[in-house]
Amino acid sequence: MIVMWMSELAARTGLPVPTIKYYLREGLLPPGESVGATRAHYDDTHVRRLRLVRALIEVAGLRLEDVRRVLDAIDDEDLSWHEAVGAAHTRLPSPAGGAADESQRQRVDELFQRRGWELSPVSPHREALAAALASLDSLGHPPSDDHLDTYAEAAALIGRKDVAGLDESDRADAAEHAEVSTLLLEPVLLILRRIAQENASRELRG
Amino acid sequence: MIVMWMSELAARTGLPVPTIKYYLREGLLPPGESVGATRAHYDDTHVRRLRLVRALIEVAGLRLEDVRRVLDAIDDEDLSWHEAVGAAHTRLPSPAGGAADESQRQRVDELFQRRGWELSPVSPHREALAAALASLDSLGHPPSDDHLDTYAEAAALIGRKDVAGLDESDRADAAEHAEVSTLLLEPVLLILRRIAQENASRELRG
DNA sequence: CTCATTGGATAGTTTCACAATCCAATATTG
DNA sequence: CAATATTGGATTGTGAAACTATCCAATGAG
Repeated sequence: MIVMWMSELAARTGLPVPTIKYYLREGLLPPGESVGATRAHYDDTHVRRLRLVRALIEVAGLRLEDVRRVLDAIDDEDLSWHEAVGAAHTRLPSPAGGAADESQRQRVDELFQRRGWELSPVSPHREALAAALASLDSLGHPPSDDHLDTYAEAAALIGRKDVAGLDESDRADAAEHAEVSTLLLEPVLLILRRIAQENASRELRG
Repeated sequence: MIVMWMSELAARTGLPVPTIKYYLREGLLPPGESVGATRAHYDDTHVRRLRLVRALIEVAGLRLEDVRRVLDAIDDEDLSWHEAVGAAHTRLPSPAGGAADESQRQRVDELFQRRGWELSPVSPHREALAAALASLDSLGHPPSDDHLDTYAEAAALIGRKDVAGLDESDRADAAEHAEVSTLLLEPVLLILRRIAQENASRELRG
């Protein structure tokens, strides 16, 4: 096991020492092993953790508070991996602003019925989806049922593959893998969609 | 055409007057028609524009600077709708931090070759995708080719449908529709993916 | 013994997105 | 017509988020 001072931890991760101190204060990085009053040992688990924090911030676009929630879920031995994944989704359409009305919620429920998906009546996803649809609607660009079904079909394709890629061998590893895949593949999916749009457009026209 | 003072504009959109003034200053809302030195008329185009701004902020999660870019693209008569859509994607994996190496770029190129997709060697998407893959890799959770192909397949499904839903009749309307759909359906897709994961997980296990 | 370094604490900075005040020019009301 | 209220524009203030810089006492190396 490689041990190091904070300065080497900074060198290895490319982060400034004050930033690492800040993450320690915010509970994003567990404290090193104290050696006397003014020294502490850090090891490669700290290097890994810092890389994970930066990826969640830079790639997945999480705020520090959400990063902490994700890390807590990974570290919580009492959560199964699929419970842990839920911890990530605290953002997405905020409940503020264009609250959905009953007709949007009904539209969401119908979509799920067509796919045979279960969704608790109190799920935050239900409200978030309805809110997004309400926005589209109020701007005069409501998606058709057909359009939504295509999105759900694509999501089903992806969701199955995501879940199939997980194994339950080591709970801690599996939880981290699940979180990392769920969050860091989000931008990948969005970029691919963008490129697919461009290619479909090129195909259809010039 | 309904005309109104700023206070009524505020009442209709639910936004505080100081916020509307701020958006005027930032160029997110075109100035009203000046009537004397201390009065100006606003109309329903201003109401629409404000609703659009709020949706881009709250639902799509854009920052004000990105909102301005999107609005400029919608308003620029010289851009075709599919050129306009490109303006939106200024965020996603930032170029900072874990820069991709050549092997990640090659992986992206191979993925595209398998799908028969074209991608300019200097496209920002190429670099952004490679950076996201580099992150996954450095954390020890690289997605398999199979996994990536599934994502690309799902993206193709969606991209085709997105493009098919556009018509070229009115350029201004088409550009707005394209931007709104591209950006506001992003959270919809991510939420559906999350729900699909949950359902796939339930199906596979208990 | 001297002195640079370390970890911890505290305070300062920057950016973003507003929100509050102030003011002079009008409308409106009595 | 005078008193009051409202408006648009400019300037300044605020609060959160994510760092960044300074200070300091305790060390450990030379």
